[in-house]
Amino acid sequence: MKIPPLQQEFVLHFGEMGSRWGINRTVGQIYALLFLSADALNADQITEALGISRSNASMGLKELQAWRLVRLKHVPGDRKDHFTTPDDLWEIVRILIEERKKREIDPTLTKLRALEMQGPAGDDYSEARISELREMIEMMTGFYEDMARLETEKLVRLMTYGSRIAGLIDKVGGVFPSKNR
Amino acid sequence: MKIPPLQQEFVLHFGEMGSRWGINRTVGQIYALLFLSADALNADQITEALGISRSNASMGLKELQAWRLVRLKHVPGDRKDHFTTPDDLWEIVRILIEERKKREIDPTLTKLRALEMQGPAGDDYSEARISELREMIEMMTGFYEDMARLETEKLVRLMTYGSRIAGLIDKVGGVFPSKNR
DNA sequence: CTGAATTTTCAGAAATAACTGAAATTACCG
DNA sequence: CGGTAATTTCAGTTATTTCTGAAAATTCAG
Repeated sequence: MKIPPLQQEFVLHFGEMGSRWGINRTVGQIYALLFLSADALNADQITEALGISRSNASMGLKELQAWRLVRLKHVPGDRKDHFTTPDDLWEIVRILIEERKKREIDPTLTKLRALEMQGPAGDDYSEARISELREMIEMMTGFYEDMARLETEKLVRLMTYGSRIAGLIDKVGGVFPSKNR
Repeated sequence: MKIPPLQQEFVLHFGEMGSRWGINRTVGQIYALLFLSADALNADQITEALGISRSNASMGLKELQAWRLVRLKHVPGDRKDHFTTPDDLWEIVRILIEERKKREIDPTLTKLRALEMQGPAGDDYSEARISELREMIEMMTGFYEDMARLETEKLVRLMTYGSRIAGLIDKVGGVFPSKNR
């Protein structure tokens, strides 16, 4: 499969960015290819389009499935596995954030809590910083979860409403009006 | 310098997480050490605390400075350079987001725009996906920028207010009331 | 069941990234 | 300035990650 210039360039870009995003080049390329593809592709098509080995494609697809960014789709009358990305971009973003949270944030949150449990350890400054960091992470992840709970339509409204939200908050609320969760 | 168990564990955790966060172990450890340290440390102290070479410390510090996560601080009467992290956690978060945006998002946004400029390229689906992706990224970065503009106190209020914001928006707004920016 | 098609696994090779010590450069005290 | 302390650079080494081809395992049509 020879892929057209537009896709080609997009795929190469995702490959290059891969290392910054914490995935490898191949994984980035596979994702990009599937992202732009209207219909599901099988592993051989991917292999050919990207010029990689079959086994590399297999491993990359496995990783993308572990990230829930790519899904298996069965094409009637074809014995091969076919792969796609979700159509809905919002869903993709949600998955991305959740998975990154799971891998990049949750372990640290757990560790911070454990360190706090260990009780006084002589150094007040360190302890205070650890607590402060944990609180910050909890606040931010809590906010994300609240936002993620909204329907897409409302979320869009809210995001495009931008900084004016602050004015809104001013009108309505005292300080920390929601500490009861 | 022998560092106490609490710090030790924190530092090792940041080292391990480093690879997931897109920095290397040493850089993660240096940052963690400075983050927990009430006063600025010089390169030799870091070298000794982490058991790394002087040159490695130098490179790590350089990278952290490039990220603006660590700053030089001159200690009167000491000729050595000393390093700290900002005290204000909110500032740290802002810097982190900005730098990640700069490295992980902006180049892609630029590329997507360039691809769109190249004009019709035969594949409607790909073009649509690229536009959609660009719009999504613009919306999310725009929202972040709006939030970042708020004073910390308001931001905290807003974040703890959580999903109730949605109700607020309902009362106030029509659809996309802010398309005029 | 059987066997061909397909996918996965994995040991070793290739590529990349991280780290070190020595040398070069820079900063600054007297 | 001269000289020493401090930092940075960089070539070579070590460690880690990625990729491949071959073999093993799985799937499924007949």
